[in-house]
Amino acid sequence: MVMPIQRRAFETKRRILVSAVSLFSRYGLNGVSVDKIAAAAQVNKQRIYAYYGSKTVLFEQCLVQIFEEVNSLEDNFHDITRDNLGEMTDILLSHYINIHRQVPAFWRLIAWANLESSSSLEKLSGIKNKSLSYLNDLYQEGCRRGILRSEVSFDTYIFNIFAVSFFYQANRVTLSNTLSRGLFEQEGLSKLIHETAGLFKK
Amino acid sequence: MVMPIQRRAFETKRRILVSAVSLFSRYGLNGVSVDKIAAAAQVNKQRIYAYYGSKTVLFEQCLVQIFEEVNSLEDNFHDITRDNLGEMTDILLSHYINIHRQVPAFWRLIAWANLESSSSLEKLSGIKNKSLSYLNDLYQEGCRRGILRSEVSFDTYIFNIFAVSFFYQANRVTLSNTLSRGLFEQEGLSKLIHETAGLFKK
Amino acid sequence: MVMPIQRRAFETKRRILVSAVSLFSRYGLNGVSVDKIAAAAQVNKQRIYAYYGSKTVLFEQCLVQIFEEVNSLEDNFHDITRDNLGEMTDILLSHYINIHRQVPAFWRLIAWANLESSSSLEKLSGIKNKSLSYLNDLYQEGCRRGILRSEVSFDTYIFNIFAVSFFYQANRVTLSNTLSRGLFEQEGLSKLIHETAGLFKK
Amino acid sequence: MVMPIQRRAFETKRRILVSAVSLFSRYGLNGVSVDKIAAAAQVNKQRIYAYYGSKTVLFEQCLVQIFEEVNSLEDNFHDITRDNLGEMTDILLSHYINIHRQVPAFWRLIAWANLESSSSLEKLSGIKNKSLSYLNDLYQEGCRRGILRSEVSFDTYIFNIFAVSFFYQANRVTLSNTLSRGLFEQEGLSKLIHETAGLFKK
DNA sequence: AATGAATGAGCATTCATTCAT
DNA sequence: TATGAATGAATGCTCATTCAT
Repeated sequence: MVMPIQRRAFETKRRILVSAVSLFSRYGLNGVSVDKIAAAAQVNKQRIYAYYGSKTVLFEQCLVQIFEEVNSLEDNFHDITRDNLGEMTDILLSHYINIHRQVPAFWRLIAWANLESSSSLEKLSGIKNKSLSYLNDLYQEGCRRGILRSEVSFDTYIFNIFAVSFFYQANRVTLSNTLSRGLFEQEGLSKLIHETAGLFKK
Repeated sequence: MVMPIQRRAFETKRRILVSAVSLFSRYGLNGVSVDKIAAAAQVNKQRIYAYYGSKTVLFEQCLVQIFEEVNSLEDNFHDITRDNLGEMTDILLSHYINIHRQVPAFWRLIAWANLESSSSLEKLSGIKNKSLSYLNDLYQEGCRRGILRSEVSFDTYIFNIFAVSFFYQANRVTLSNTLSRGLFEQEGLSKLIHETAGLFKK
Repeated sequence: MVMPIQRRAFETKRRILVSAVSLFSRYGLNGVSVDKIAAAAQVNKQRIYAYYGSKTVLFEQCLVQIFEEVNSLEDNFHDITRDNLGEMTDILLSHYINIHRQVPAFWRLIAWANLESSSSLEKLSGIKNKSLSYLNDLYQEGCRRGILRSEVSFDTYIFNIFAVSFFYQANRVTLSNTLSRGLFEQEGLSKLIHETAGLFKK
Repeated sequence: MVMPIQRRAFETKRRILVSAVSLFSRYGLNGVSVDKIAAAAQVNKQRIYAYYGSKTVLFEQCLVQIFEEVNSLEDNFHDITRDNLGEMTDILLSHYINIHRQVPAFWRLIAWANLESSSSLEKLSGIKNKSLSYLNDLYQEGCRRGILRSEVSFDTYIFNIFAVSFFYQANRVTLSNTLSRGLFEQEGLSKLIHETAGLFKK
C-alpha cells in the first residue's frame, strides 16, 4: 500500500524545505551542509538537487517560504479598525515583536540573506506584504481624524515599526552588551513599545 | 636595520587582525578560512593560532576592534550644543547612517555576531559608548526647554535612532525587494531622516 | 497520427546510440554520464538500461556502430583501378587521413576502446573490412607489374597505411609539441603523404 | 631520528608522482580519483593539492615525467654508427616497439592526453627529443652513401617509425579484431619490422 | 513502452588544526 | 618568532543503477 507518486514526491520536497528553513535560519547558508539538511529531512541528498538544483537556490526558496508564512499570520490586523486607531501603533509594534520572537527563523533568514546573498533575491519581490495597503488606509484615516501626525508619511511610519521590531530581536546579543539590559525584560519592553507608539500620536 | 623583535611580533599580530576584520565582515565566520586570513595578512597560518588560539577567538577580537574603531569616530558630537538642540536628531540619524555606510564592517560584524555567536560576547561589555552620557545630557536639556518630548525617555530615543540607522543599512537587500525601492535613493533617505527626526520634536 | 509502437521503440533505441557515439567519442566512457546521454537523446534514462543493459555495453555498441559507418564510406575505392596503381598509396593515405579528420569519432572511439576496454571487444571481429580483399588484389597486380615492391607483403603495406593515417590524427596534441608543427599544415601533410607513398614504389 | 625536512617533502612529492603515473596510465585522468592516488602513494590527499595544485596539473606533470623517463632510455642509440647504417631502421623500430611494450605508461599517457586534454600541453614543448638531431645526422650520412633513400626527408622517416611503433602497441585491442592476429605473434612482428625497415632502403 | 522517484557510493577540493624544524 | 609539512574530516555536487507507477 503505497502513496500516490505525486503526493509522495510533494511531501519529500516539502520535508526538505522545512528542514532547510530550520537549519539555515540557525546556522546560515555557509553553516549548513547539504548532507545535514538531507539527514534532517530523512531524504537522500540527491533529492535536494533534483528538486532545488543547488544549495543556494534552496536557501532562496527558504526565504520565500518564511515570508509567505509570516504574511499569512497577519490576517489578525483586522482587529485594528476605525474605532481604535489610537492603539494601532501599539498593536503593530507588539505584533511584529511577537512575530520575531515566535518565528525567529524570519529575522534570522532575513539577516543571513542580507549578509550572505550576493544575488539580488528578486524572488522576494513577488511577495508584497498584502497588509500594507490595508494599514495605509487606516493610517490615512488616523491622520484625517487628527489622531496621527499627518506630517509623517506612511512609508516612514511603517519603516520605523519594522526597524524597531527587527532591531529589538536581531541585535539582542550585541545590544544587551552595549545598551541597557533592562530593555530585554518585560518592563523595559513595555516602556519601549508604549513610548515609541506615542511618537506617532499627535 | 631590523625591527626590534617585540615590535615585529606586534605588527604581525596587528596585520592578522586587520585582515580578519576585512574578511570576516564580508564573509562571516564560516565563510572565511584561516588560510585566507593568513594569506591576506601575509603571515604563516600557524601565527594565527599562536596569537589568537582559534578562529572563533579571532572573530571575537574583530568585533571588539570594530567597536573601538567606531567609538573613536564619535568625537564630533560636540557640534551638537545647547544652541541647535532642534537639529540633534537629524544630526544623530545622519551620523549613524553615514557610519554604517562608510564602515560597513561595523554593522556586518554585528549582524554576523548576533547570528553566529553562541557565546555571550561579554568582551563587548567593557566598551560602553562613551558618547551616550553626553547625548543624554543634551536630550534632557531639550526636554526641559520644550524642544523635545519629555514623555519619551532617552533610552527609547537612542534605541529608535540606532534601530533606524542599523536597519536601513543592514536590510537593504531584503527591504529593496519588499518595501519601496525609493528608500535607497537620496530623496527617499532625506525624507526618512527628516520625518523620523520630526517624531521626536514637540 | 501516431507511429506504430515497434517503430517508435526502434527510433528511441537509435537516438540513444547516436547520442552515445557523439558523447563517448568526445569524452570517453568515464567522461560521460548516463544522464547526459539520456538528455542528449531526449529519452528517459531508464530506456538506456532497458535497451542496452549497461553503460559499458552501450559503449561497445557505439564502437560497432562507428566501424560499420566508416566501412560504408569506403565504396569509393573503386576509383583505384589497374590503370592508376602507381597512385594507389597516395589515394589510400589521403582517404584514411580524410576519414579520421571528417569522422573523428572513429579514431577517438578506437583510442578510448584500446585504453579503457578490459574486455576483448570480440564483437568487432565480425566487422571485417570488406575492402581489404579488393585492395589486396590490386596490390598483388601492382607488384607483378613492377610498380610496387614485391618484397613487401600486403599485410605490412596496409598496416603502414593505417598506422600513418591514424597516428597523424590521433597524436596531434602531443606530436605538435614534440615534433615539428609544420606537419599539421597543408604543405607538411602533402609532403608526408607524397614521400610516404613513395616508399612503396619501386 | 627523522629525515631532514626538505628531503622528506621531496620524497613525498616523488611518491605522489610515481603513483599518479601508474594509475593515470592505466585508467586515464577521469578514471582515477585523487583519493586513489593518495592511497597508492600512502600520502594525505591534501599533500597532492599542496604540491600539484589540481588533479589536472598532476596529470600534466605525469606526462612530462614519462617523456623524460623515455628520453633517458635512448642513450643506447650510440650503438648505431656509420658502420651499420643499413640496420639503423631495424634498430629504431625494434627500440621503440620495445619501449612501448616495456613502458606501456608511455603510449597510454600519450593516448589519454590526446583524448582527454583540452589544454595545449605546452609543457611538453620543452622536452625536445635530444636524440633526434643525432639520428638526423646519421640519416643524412646514409642518404649520401646511397644506403637510404635521399628522396625521403628525415621528418617523414621518423614520423613513419613513430607511427608504426606507436600504432602497433596502442591499437592492439582493435587491430587484433580487425586485421590479422598473426601480427601480434613473434613471427608476424619480425616480418613487419623487417619489411618496414626495407621500405627505407634503396 | 515510458517515466519520475529514489539510492548509496564516489568525486575534486577545502577545512581547522597540529607537528616538526 | 616563524615556517612548511601533515592530517582527518567535511563540503557541494554527480554517478550508475534500481524501483514503482
